[in-house]
Amino acid sequence: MYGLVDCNNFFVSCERVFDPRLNGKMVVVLSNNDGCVIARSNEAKAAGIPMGCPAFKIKEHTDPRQVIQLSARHILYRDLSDRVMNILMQEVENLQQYSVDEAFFVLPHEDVETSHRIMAELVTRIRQYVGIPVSIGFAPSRTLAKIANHIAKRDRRITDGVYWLVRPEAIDIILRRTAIEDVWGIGRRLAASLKSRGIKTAADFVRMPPSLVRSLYSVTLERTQRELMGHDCQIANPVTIAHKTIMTSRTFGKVLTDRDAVADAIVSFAERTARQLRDENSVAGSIMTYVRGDYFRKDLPFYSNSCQLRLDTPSSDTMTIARMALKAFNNIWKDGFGYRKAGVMALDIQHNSGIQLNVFDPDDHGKFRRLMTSIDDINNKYGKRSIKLAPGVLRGEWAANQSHLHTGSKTLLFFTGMVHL
DNA sequence: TCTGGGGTCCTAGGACCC
DNA sequence: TCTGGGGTCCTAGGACCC
Repeated sequence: MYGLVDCNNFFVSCERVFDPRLNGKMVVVLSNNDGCVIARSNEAKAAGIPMGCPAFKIKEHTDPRQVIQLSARHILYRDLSDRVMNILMQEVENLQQYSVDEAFFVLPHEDVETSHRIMAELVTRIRQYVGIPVSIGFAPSRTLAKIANHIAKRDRRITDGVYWLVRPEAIDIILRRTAIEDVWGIGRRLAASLKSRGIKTAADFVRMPPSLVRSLYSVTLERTQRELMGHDCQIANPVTIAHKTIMTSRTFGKVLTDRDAVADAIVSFAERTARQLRDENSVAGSIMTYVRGDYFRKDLPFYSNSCQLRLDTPSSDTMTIARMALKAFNNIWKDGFGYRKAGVMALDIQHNSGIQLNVFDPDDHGKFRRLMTSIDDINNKYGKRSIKLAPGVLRGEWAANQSHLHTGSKTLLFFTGMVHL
Protein backbone atom coordinates (compact mmCIF):
# COMPACT_ATOMS: atom_id res chain seq x y z
CA MET A 1 0.00 0.00 0.00
CA TYR A 2 1.44 3.33 -1.09
CA GLY A 3 0.85 6.74 0.40
CA LEU A 4 1.34 9.94 -1.54
CA VAL A 5 1.68 13.22 0.34
CA ASP A 6 1.26 16.29 -1.79
CA CYS A 7 1.35 19.92 -0.69
CA ASN A 8 -1.67 21.86 -1.88
CA ASN A 9 -0.93 24.71 -4.31
CA PHE A 10 2.57 24.54 -2.89
CA PHE A 11 4.28 27.76 -4.04
CA VAL A 12 1.19 29.82 -3.33
CA SER A 13 0.84 28.18 0.08
CA CYS A 14 4.47 29.11 0.83
CA GLU A 15 3.82 32.74 -0.02
CA ARG A 16 0.75 32.67 2.20
CA VAL A 17 2.79 31.41 5.15
CA PHE A 18 4.61 34.73 5.07
CA ASP A 19 1.68 36.93 4.13
CA PRO A 20 -1.75 35.83 5.36
CA ARG A 21 -3.29 38.72 3.45
CA LEU A 22 -2.98 36.49 0.41
CA ASN A 23 -5.54 34.08 1.87
CA GLY A 24 -8.84 33.92 0.05
CA LYS A 25 -7.48 35.80 -2.97
CA MET A 26 -6.58 34.85 -6.50
CA VAL A 27 -2.81 34.34 -6.27
CA VAL A 28 -0.41 32.98 -8.88
CA VAL A 29 3.34 32.40 -8.75
CA LEU A 30 5.24 33.13 -11.96
CA SER A 31 8.22 31.36 -13.50
CA ASN A 32 11.59 32.91 -14.19
CA ASN A 33 11.25 36.14 -16.17
CA ASP A 34 7.70 36.36 -14.83
CA GLY A 35 6.82 34.29 -17.88
CA CYS A 36 4.24 31.64 -17.01
CA VAL A 37 1.99 30.68 -14.16
CA ILE A 38 3.58 27.80 -12.25
CA ALA A 39 1.31 27.74 -9.19
CA ARG A 40 -2.25 28.86 -8.56
CA SER A 41 -4.42 29.32 -5.51
CA ASN A 42 -7.80 27.55 -5.54
CA GLU A 43 -9.39 30.93 -6.25
CA ALA A 44 -7.18 31.38 -9.32
CA LYS A 45 -7.95 27.84 -10.49
CA ALA A 46 -11.65 28.51 -10.10
CA ALA A 47 -11.27 31.59 -12.31
CA GLY A 48 -10.03 29.29 -15.07
CA ILE A 49 -6.38 30.36 -15.17
CA PRO A 50 -4.61 27.27 -16.53
CA MET A 51 -1.26 25.89 -15.40
CA GLY A 52 1.51 27.25 -17.60
CA CYS A 53 -0.57 30.21 -18.67
CA PRO A 54 1.64 33.06 -19.94
CA ALA A 55 1.31 35.97 -17.53
CA PHE A 56 0.11 38.33 -20.25
CA LYS A 57 -2.76 35.98 -21.07
CA ILE A 58 -4.25 35.99 -17.57
CA LYS A 59 -6.60 38.72 -18.78
CA GLU A 60 -8.22 36.20 -21.13
CA HIS A 61 -9.56 34.37 -18.09
CA THR A 62 -10.30 36.97 -15.46
CA ASP A 63 -9.72 40.56 -14.45
CA PRO A 64 -5.92 40.64 -14.00
CA ARG A 65 -6.18 43.41 -11.42
CA GLN A 66 -7.86 40.93 -9.10
CA VAL A 67 -4.97 38.48 -9.45
CA ILE A 68 -1.94 38.82 -7.20
CA GLN A 69 1.07 37.83 -9.30
CA LEU A 70 4.30 36.91 -7.54
CA SER A 71 7.79 36.15 -8.87
CA ALA A 72 8.99 32.73 -7.73
CA ARG A 73 11.30 32.46 -4.68
CA HIS A 74 12.57 28.93 -5.01
CA ILE A 75 15.00 29.10 -2.09
CA LEU A 76 12.11 29.85 0.23
CA TYR A 77 10.03 27.01 -1.22
CA ARG A 78 12.90 24.57 -0.85
CA ASP A 79 13.28 25.54 2.78
CA LEU A 80 9.62 24.95 3.59
CA SER A 81 9.68 21.73 1.59
CA ASP A 82 12.54 20.46 3.80
CA ARG A 83 10.49 21.23 6.91
CA VAL A 84 7.49 19.32 5.61
CA MET A 85 9.66 16.34 4.64
CA ASN A 86 11.38 16.32 8.03
CA ILE A 87 8.07 16.05 9.85
CA LEU A 88 6.99 13.23 7.54
CA MET A 89 10.21 11.35 8.15
CA GLN A 90 9.51 11.29 11.86
CA GLU A 91 6.39 9.26 11.19
CA VAL A 92 6.99 7.11 8.11
CA GLU A 93 9.82 4.99 6.81
CA ASN A 94 10.93 4.77 3.18
CA LEU A 95 9.95 8.33 2.40
CA GLN A 96 10.76 8.86 -1.27
CA GLN A 97 10.65 12.47 -2.25
CA TYR A 98 9.39 12.72 -5.80
CA SER A 99 9.44 16.47 -6.28
CA VAL A 100 9.72 19.62 -4.20
CA ASP A 101 6.14 19.24 -2.97
CA GLU A 102 5.34 15.53 -2.97
CA ALA A 103 6.63 12.25 -1.63
CA PHE A 104 5.67 8.58 -1.68
CA PHE A 105 5.95 6.23 1.26
CA VAL A 106 4.91 2.76 2.27
CA LEU A 107 2.03 2.43 4.71
CA PRO A 108 3.52 2.62 8.21
CA HIS A 109 0.87 0.56 9.99
CA GLU A 110 -1.05 -2.54 8.88
CA ASP A 111 -4.24 -1.52 10.61
CA VAL A 112 -6.10 0.95 8.42
CA GLU A 113 -7.93 2.68 11.25
CA THR A 114 -4.75 3.29 13.20
CA SER A 115 -3.01 4.43 10.03
CA HIS A 116 -5.80 6.80 9.19
CA ARG A 117 -5.64 8.39 12.63
CA ILE A 118 -1.85 8.81 12.40
CA MET A 119 -2.09 10.30 8.92
CA ALA A 120 -4.86 12.73 9.80
CA GLU A 121 -2.76 13.91 12.75
CA LEU A 122 0.20 14.30 10.44
CA VAL A 123 -1.78 16.54 8.12
CA THR A 124 -2.76 18.69 11.09
CA ARG A 125 0.75 18.80 12.49
CA ILE A 126 2.28 19.95 9.18
CA ARG A 127 -0.36 22.62 8.94
CA GLN A 128 0.39 23.83 12.46
CA TYR A 129 4.18 23.65 12.43
CA VAL A 130 4.98 24.68 8.88
CA GLY A 131 1.76 26.34 7.77
CA ILE A 132 1.44 24.29 4.59
CA PRO A 133 -1.76 22.38 3.78
CA VAL A 134 -1.12 18.83 2.55
CA SER A 135 -3.24 15.93 1.34
CA ILE A 136 -2.52 12.21 1.52
CA GLY A 137 -3.86 9.47 -0.75
CA PHE A 138 -3.48 5.70 -0.27
CA ALA A 139 -3.76 2.97 -2.89
CA PRO A 140 -2.12 -0.31 -3.97
CA SER A 141 0.02 1.41 -6.64
CA ARG A 142 1.57 4.81 -7.09
CA THR A 143 -0.58 5.65 -10.09
CA LEU A 144 -3.72 4.92 -8.07
CA ALA A 145 -2.28 6.80 -5.07
CA LYS A 146 -2.09 9.85 -7.34
CA ILE A 147 -5.80 9.57 -8.02
CA ALA A 148 -6.53 9.00 -4.32
CA ASN A 149 -4.53 12.12 -3.53
CA HIS A 150 -6.58 14.21 -5.94
CA ILE A 151 -9.73 13.06 -4.22
CA ALA A 152 -8.28 13.85 -0.80
CA LYS A 153 -7.50 17.32 -2.06
CA ARG A 154 -10.78 17.93 -3.85
CA ASP A 155 -13.16 16.60 -1.19
CA ARG A 156 -11.30 17.98 1.76
CA ARG A 157 -14.35 18.48 3.95
CA ILE A 158 -15.27 14.81 3.68
CA THR A 159 -11.80 13.29 3.78
CA ASP A 160 -9.80 15.14 6.47
CA GLY A 161 -7.17 15.44 3.78
CA VAL A 162 -6.63 11.66 3.78
CA TYR A 163 -8.29 9.30 1.29
CA TRP A 164 -8.06 5.53 0.86
CA LEU A 165 -8.58 3.98 -2.55
CA VAL A 166 -8.38 0.32 -1.69
CA ARG A 167 -11.53 -1.74 -2.24
CA PRO A 168 -11.77 -3.06 -5.83
CA GLU A 169 -15.36 -1.87 -6.15
CA ALA A 170 -14.35 1.62 -5.06
CA ILE A 171 -11.43 1.64 -7.47
CA ASP A 172 -13.75 0.60 -10.27
CA ILE A 173 -16.19 3.43 -9.58
CA ILE A 174 -13.41 6.02 -9.34
CA LEU A 175 -11.75 4.84 -12.57
CA ARG A 176 -15.04 5.28 -14.40
CA ARG A 177 -15.12 8.88 -13.19
CA THR A 178 -11.50 9.58 -14.07
CA ALA A 179 -10.95 11.15 -17.48
CA ILE A 180 -8.16 9.49 -19.44
CA GLU A 181 -6.12 12.71 -19.60
CA ASP A 182 -6.13 12.93 -15.79
CA VAL A 183 -4.20 9.68 -15.38
CA TRP A 184 -0.60 10.11 -14.24
CA GLY A 185 1.64 9.20 -17.16
CA ILE A 186 -0.87 10.04 -19.88
CA GLY A 187 -0.16 13.43 -21.32
CA ARG A 188 -1.67 15.44 -24.12
CA ARG A 189 -0.45 13.32 -27.01
CA LEU A 190 -1.35 9.95 -25.57
CA ALA A 191 -4.73 11.18 -24.33
CA ALA A 192 -5.62 12.46 -27.81
CA SER A 193 -4.55 9.21 -29.40
CA LEU A 194 -6.44 7.06 -26.90
CA LYS A 195 -9.56 9.18 -27.27
CA SER A 196 -9.48 8.70 -31.02
CA ARG A 197 -9.82 4.98 -30.26
CA GLY A 198 -12.83 5.58 -28.04
CA ILE A 199 -10.92 5.39 -24.75
CA LYS A 200 -12.34 8.24 -22.70
CA THR A 201 -11.95 7.18 -19.07
CA ALA A 202 -9.43 5.28 -16.99
CA ALA A 203 -11.96 2.43 -16.81
CA ASP A 204 -12.08 2.23 -20.65
CA PHE A 205 -8.30 2.14 -20.69
CA VAL A 206 -8.07 -0.66 -18.14
CA ARG A 207 -10.29 -2.81 -20.34
CA MET A 208 -7.90 -2.63 -23.30
CA PRO A 209 -5.85 -5.82 -23.82
CA PRO A 210 -2.41 -5.11 -22.30
CA SER A 211 -0.70 -6.66 -25.32
CA LEU A 212 -2.48 -4.14 -27.54
CA VAL A 213 -1.40 -1.25 -25.33
CA ARG A 214 2.15 -2.46 -25.58
CA SER A 215 2.17 -2.97 -29.32
CA LEU A 216 0.33 0.26 -30.15
CA TYR A 217 2.24 2.38 -27.64
CA SER A 218 5.00 1.30 -25.29
CA VAL A 219 5.95 -0.69 -22.23
CA THR A 220 5.70 2.54 -20.28
CA LEU A 221 2.01 2.87 -21.03
CA GLU A 222 1.43 -0.81 -20.36
CA ARG A 223 2.91 -0.31 -16.90
CA THR A 224 0.58 2.60 -16.29
CA GLN A 225 -2.31 0.34 -17.25
CA ARG A 226 -1.19 -2.40 -14.88
CA GLU A 227 -0.81 0.15 -12.10
CA LEU A 228 -4.40 1.25 -12.63
CA MET A 229 -5.37 -2.41 -12.19
CA GLY A 230 -3.72 -2.26 -8.77
CA HIS A 231 -0.39 -3.90 -9.60
CA ASP A 232 2.68 -2.08 -8.37
CA CYS A 233 5.05 -1.61 -11.32
CA GLN A 234 7.61 0.59 -9.58
CA ILE A 235 6.67 3.55 -11.71
CA ALA A 236 8.51 6.73 -10.79
CA ASN A 237 11.76 4.90 -10.16
CA PRO A 238 11.55 5.52 -6.42
CA VAL A 239 15.18 4.90 -5.55
CA THR A 240 16.82 7.57 -7.60
CA ILE A 241 20.16 7.55 -5.83
CA ALA A 242 21.82 10.27 -7.81
CA HIS A 243 21.06 12.43 -10.78
CA LYS A 244 21.92 11.10 -14.21
CA THR A 245 22.08 14.56 -15.67
CA ILE A 246 22.37 17.98 -14.11
CA MET A 247 21.32 21.00 -16.07
CA THR A 248 21.45 24.71 -15.57
CA SER A 249 19.68 26.83 -18.13
CA ARG A 250 17.90 30.15 -18.25
CA THR A 251 15.86 32.25 -20.54
CA PHE A 252 17.52 35.64 -20.73
CA GLY A 253 15.68 38.79 -19.78
CA LYS A 254 16.13 39.97 -23.37
CA VAL A 255 17.46 38.77 -26.68
CA LEU A 256 21.27 38.86 -26.72
CA THR A 257 23.42 39.27 -29.81
CA ASP A 258 26.77 39.82 -28.11
CA ARG A 259 28.99 36.79 -27.86
CA ASP A 260 30.63 37.86 -24.60
CA ALA A 261 27.29 38.40 -22.93
CA VAL A 262 26.18 34.87 -23.77
CA ALA A 263 29.60 33.44 -22.83
CA ASP A 264 29.21 35.14 -19.47
CA ALA A 265 25.95 33.30 -18.92
CA ILE A 266 27.54 30.01 -19.96
CA VAL A 267 30.28 30.42 -17.37
CA SER A 268 27.71 31.11 -14.66
CA PHE A 269 25.71 28.04 -15.63
CA ALA A 270 28.89 25.95 -15.62
CA GLU A 271 29.78 27.20 -12.14
CA ARG A 272 26.37 26.28 -10.82
CA THR A 273 26.41 22.88 -12.49
CA ALA A 274 29.87 22.11 -11.08
CA ARG A 275 28.78 23.20 -7.63
CA GLN A 276 25.80 20.88 -7.73
CA LEU A 277 28.00 18.00 -8.88
CA ARG A 278 30.26 18.54 -5.87
CA ASP A 279 27.29 18.79 -3.53
CA GLU A 280 26.23 15.35 -4.73
CA ASN A 281 29.76 13.90 -4.60
CA SER A 282 29.53 13.29 -8.31
CA VAL A 283 31.66 13.90 -11.36
CA ALA A 284 30.55 14.39 -14.95
CA GLY A 285 32.02 12.54 -17.91
CA SER A 286 30.62 14.90 -20.53
CA ILE A 287 29.51 18.50 -20.75
CA MET A 288 26.92 19.81 -23.14
CA THR A 289 26.25 23.45 -23.99
CA TYR A 290 23.25 24.62 -25.94
CA VAL A 291 22.02 27.96 -27.23
CA ARG A 292 18.66 28.88 -28.65
CA GLY A 293 17.03 31.84 -30.31
CA ASP A 294 13.57 33.14 -29.49
CA TYR A 295 10.99 31.00 -31.23
CA PHE A 296 8.24 33.46 -30.43
CA ARG A 297 9.94 36.16 -32.48
CA LYS A 298 8.91 35.41 -36.04
CA ASP A 299 10.76 38.52 -37.22
CA LEU A 300 14.20 37.15 -36.32
CA PRO A 301 16.03 34.26 -37.98
CA PHE A 302 15.95 31.31 -35.60
CA TYR A 303 19.00 29.31 -34.66
CA SER A 304 19.51 26.64 -32.07
CA ASN A 305 22.31 24.18 -31.54
CA SER A 306 24.12 22.12 -28.98
CA CYS A 307 27.52 20.53 -28.58
CA GLN A 308 28.53 17.77 -26.24
CA LEU A 309 32.17 17.17 -25.32
CA ARG A 310 33.73 14.35 -23.37
CA LEU A 311 36.15 15.16 -20.56
CA ASP A 312 39.47 13.36 -20.50
CA THR A 313 38.81 12.60 -16.87
CA PRO A 314 35.39 12.88 -15.21
CA SER A 315 35.38 16.02 -13.12
CA SER A 316 33.37 18.36 -10.92
CA ASP A 317 35.97 21.09 -10.93
CA THR A 318 34.51 24.46 -11.82
CA MET A 319 37.35 25.50 -14.07
CA THR A 320 37.38 22.24 -16.00
CA ILE A 321 33.60 22.31 -16.43
CA ALA A 322 33.61 25.98 -17.40
CA ARG A 323 36.45 25.49 -19.87
CA MET A 324 34.62 22.59 -21.51
CA ALA A 325 31.32 24.45 -21.59
CA LEU A 326 32.99 27.43 -23.26
CA LYS A 327 34.76 25.19 -25.75
CA ALA A 328 31.43 23.63 -26.71
CA PHE A 329 29.91 27.09 -26.85
CA ASN A 330 32.60 28.25 -29.27
CA ASN A 331 31.74 25.32 -31.52
CA ILE A 332 28.11 26.36 -31.86
CA TRP A 333 28.17 30.14 -31.64
CA LYS A 334 27.15 31.96 -34.80
CA ASP A 335 27.28 35.70 -35.25
CA GLY A 336 24.25 37.48 -36.59
CA PHE A 337 21.57 35.70 -34.59
CA GLY A 338 19.65 36.74 -31.50
CA TYR A 339 19.90 34.42 -28.49
CA ARG A 340 17.21 34.05 -25.86
CA LYS A 341 18.19 30.99 -23.92
CA ALA A 342 21.23 28.88 -23.14
CA GLY A 343 22.17 26.05 -20.85
CA VAL A 344 24.95 23.82 -19.59
CA MET A 345 24.33 20.17 -18.87
CA ALA A 346 26.49 17.60 -17.10
CA LEU A 347 26.13 14.04 -18.41
CA ASP A 348 27.62 10.60 -17.82
CA ILE A 349 27.56 11.36 -14.13
CA GLN A 350 29.17 8.96 -11.70
CA HIS A 351 30.05 8.94 -8.04
CA ASN A 352 33.43 10.54 -7.51
CA SER A 353 34.81 7.46 -5.74
CA GLY A 354 34.73 5.58 -9.02
CA ILE A 355 36.76 8.19 -10.84
CA GLN A 356 39.28 6.83 -13.32
CA LEU A 357 42.27 9.10 -13.37
CA ASN A 358 43.74 9.61 -16.77
CA VAL A 359 47.51 9.20 -16.51
CA PHE A 360 48.00 11.83 -19.19
CA ASP A 361 45.88 14.37 -17.40
CA PRO A 362 48.14 17.14 -16.18
CA ASP A 363 45.69 18.41 -13.56
CA ASP A 364 46.46 17.75 -9.93
CA HIS A 365 43.12 16.51 -8.69
CA GLY A 366 43.85 16.73 -5.00
CA LYS A 367 44.87 20.35 -5.39
CA PHE A 368 41.76 21.19 -7.39
CA ARG A 369 39.49 19.48 -4.93
CA ARG A 370 40.91 21.54 -2.08
CA LEU A 371 40.54 24.72 -4.09
CA MET A 372 36.92 23.93 -4.94
CA THR A 373 36.15 23.12 -1.32
CA SER A 374 37.59 26.47 -0.26
CA ILE A 375 35.53 28.32 -2.85
CA ASP A 376 32.37 26.49 -1.77
CA ASP A 377 33.06 27.32 1.87
CA ILE A 378 33.54 30.99 1.15
CA ASN A 379 30.41 31.15 -0.98
CA ASN A 380 28.44 29.36 1.73
CA LYS A 381 29.61 31.82 4.33
CA TYR A 382 29.44 35.08 2.41
CA GLY A 383 26.72 34.39 -0.12
CA LYS A 384 26.36 32.85 -3.51
CA ARG A 385 28.95 33.92 -6.04
CA SER A 386 31.12 35.89 -3.64
CA ILE A 387 33.93 34.17 -5.47
CA LYS A 388 33.35 33.44 -9.12
CA LEU A 389 35.24 32.97 -12.33
CA ALA A 390 36.28 36.16 -14.07
CA PRO A 391 33.79 36.25 -16.96
CA GLY A 392 30.96 36.02 -14.42
CA VAL A 393 31.80 39.50 -13.19
CA LEU A 394 29.89 40.91 -16.15
CA ARG A 395 26.72 39.34 -14.84
CA GLY A 396 23.67 41.39 -15.56
CA GLU A 397 23.02 41.53 -19.26
CA TRP A 398 21.42 38.11 -19.38
CA ALA A 399 19.74 38.28 -15.97
CA ALA A 400 16.05 37.46 -15.78
CA ASN A 401 13.27 39.93 -15.16
CA GLN A 402 11.64 39.56 -11.76
CA SER A 403 9.37 42.48 -11.17
CA HIS A 404 6.88 40.87 -8.80
CA LEU A 405 9.10 39.79 -5.91
CA HIS A 406 7.25 39.92 -2.63
CA THR A 407 9.36 42.34 -0.60
CA GLY A 408 7.10 43.62 2.14
CA SER A 409 9.56 44.52 4.93
CA LYS A 410 7.99 42.26 7.54
CA THR A 411 7.96 39.35 5.17
CA LEU A 412 11.55 39.90 4.14
CA LEU A 413 12.80 39.94 7.73
CA PHE A 414 10.84 36.84 8.56
CA PHE A 415 12.02 35.16 5.40
CA THR A 416 15.68 35.89 6.07
CA GLY A 417 15.37 34.66 9.62
CA MET A 418 13.77 31.43 8.53
CA VAL A 419 16.32 30.59 5.92
CA HIS A 420 19.28 30.99 8.25
CA LEU A 421 17.72 29.07 11.13
C1' DT B 1 5.56 44.38 -25.10
C1' DC B 2 5.45 39.86 -22.19
C1' DT B 3 5.52 32.32 -23.24
C1' DG B 4 10.14 28.43 -17.09
C1' DG B 5 13.49 25.16 -15.52
C1' DG B 6 14.86 20.63 -14.43
C1' DG B 7 14.38 16.01 -14.76
C1' DT B 8 13.21 10.68 -16.34
C1' DC B 9 12.48 6.80 -19.48
C1' DC B 10 11.82 4.59 -23.98
C1' DT B 11 12.37 3.82 -28.93
C1' DA B 12 14.07 3.97 -33.54
C1' DG B 13 17.74 4.01 -36.36
C1' DG B 14 22.60 4.16 -37.63
C1' DA B 15 27.32 2.42 -37.04
C1' DC B 16 29.83 -1.32 -36.36
C1' DC B 17 31.07 -6.17 -35.51
C1' DC B 18 31.30 -11.22 -36.60
C1' DT C 1 24.98 -8.14 -61.20
C1' DC C 2 23.80 -10.76 -57.32
C1' DT C 3 24.54 -9.09 -51.46
C1' DG C 4 22.47 -12.69 -44.54
C1' DG C 5 21.44 -12.67 -39.99
C1' DG C 6 22.14 -11.40 -35.56
C1' DG C 7 24.03 -8.81 -32.07
C1' DT C 8 25.74 -4.45 -29.36
C1' DC C 9 26.37 0.29 -28.56
C1' DC C 10 25.34 5.00 -29.15
C1' DT C 11 22.55 9.03 -30.16
C1' DA C 12 18.65 11.90 -31.20
C1' DG C 13 14.24 12.74 -30.33
C1' DG C 14 9.72 12.07 -28.33
C1' DA C 15 6.80 11.52 -24.52
C1' DC C 16 5.96 12.22 -19.87
C1' DC C 17 6.39 14.46 -15.01
C1' DC C 18 6.37 18.56 -11.47
